[in-house]
Amino acid sequence: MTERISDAEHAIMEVLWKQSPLTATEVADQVIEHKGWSLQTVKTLLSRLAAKAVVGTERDGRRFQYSPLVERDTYLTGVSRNFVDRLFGGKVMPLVAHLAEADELSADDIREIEQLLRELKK
Amino acid sequence: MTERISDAEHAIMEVLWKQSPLTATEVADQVIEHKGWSLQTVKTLLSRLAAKAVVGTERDGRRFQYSPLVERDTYLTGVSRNFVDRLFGGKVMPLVAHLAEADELSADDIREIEQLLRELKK
DNA sequence: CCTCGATGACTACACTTGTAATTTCTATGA
DNA sequence: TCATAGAAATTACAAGTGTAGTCATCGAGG
Repeated sequence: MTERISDAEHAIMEVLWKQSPLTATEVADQVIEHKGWSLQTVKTLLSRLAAKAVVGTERDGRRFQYSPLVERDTYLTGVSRNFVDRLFGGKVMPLVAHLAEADELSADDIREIEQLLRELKK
Repeated sequence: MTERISDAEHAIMEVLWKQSPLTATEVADQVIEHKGWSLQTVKTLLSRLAAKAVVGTERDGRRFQYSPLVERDTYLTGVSRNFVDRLFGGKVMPLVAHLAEADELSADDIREIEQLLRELKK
């Protein structure tokens, strides 16, 4: 049962997964331009993540260094499975079929996926 | 911009997508066993969906007949794209790769997807 | 024709989320 | 040593969600 991470929190996590540990200000620098959030908002999100033990804090003088405690892969696996379960009865095929039919898959995408599947079978 | 449908609301929609129109009680019959909700909860969810114009209502004596106004396919396309965009940078391959690596894909799944992709290229 | 039970409408209420403002603490430089 | 700037902690607050309880109404059966 990985702790639930909201959309806004997820944006913070992406920054920390790319690089860590970081201070709140450093995280804010990375994220504010995309998101248009204030520093306070970033700090709130970091606190909430820390409260859920999804990021860890280490005191460093008068500030904190934040680091992810959950790996990106673990998180992605969880949400992906949840997504596929809820919307496609747990089967990946209908998802791929759906994306394909909705023209969300380019010819390149298809080639890439085929290549990947060939690799998997070995 | 399809209206946002929450998780609980989605469960209601699945029932209506399978069969419609249905009365609130009929929907509840289909969903209560899985979900353990009360009839009132189902009615609330139906009202909220109706308020968002995601389901339509037609008076039938002293009750309503509810029907989806949004197609399942349209909905799935929206949430799928959103999901893939947010978590996998809009690329489906990493999602498939991820599920595969996390052992969420069986050999059968892989064969099925390959078959599907072959079809698509024709 | 009147009552009762089913049904929709309205209300409730705590928790989460997005988005901060305000208050309190603390280390550091004058 | 003491003020102060920059952090953290606390508080805010509206919208959305999960999960109902309660109220009002209307139609069918006695």
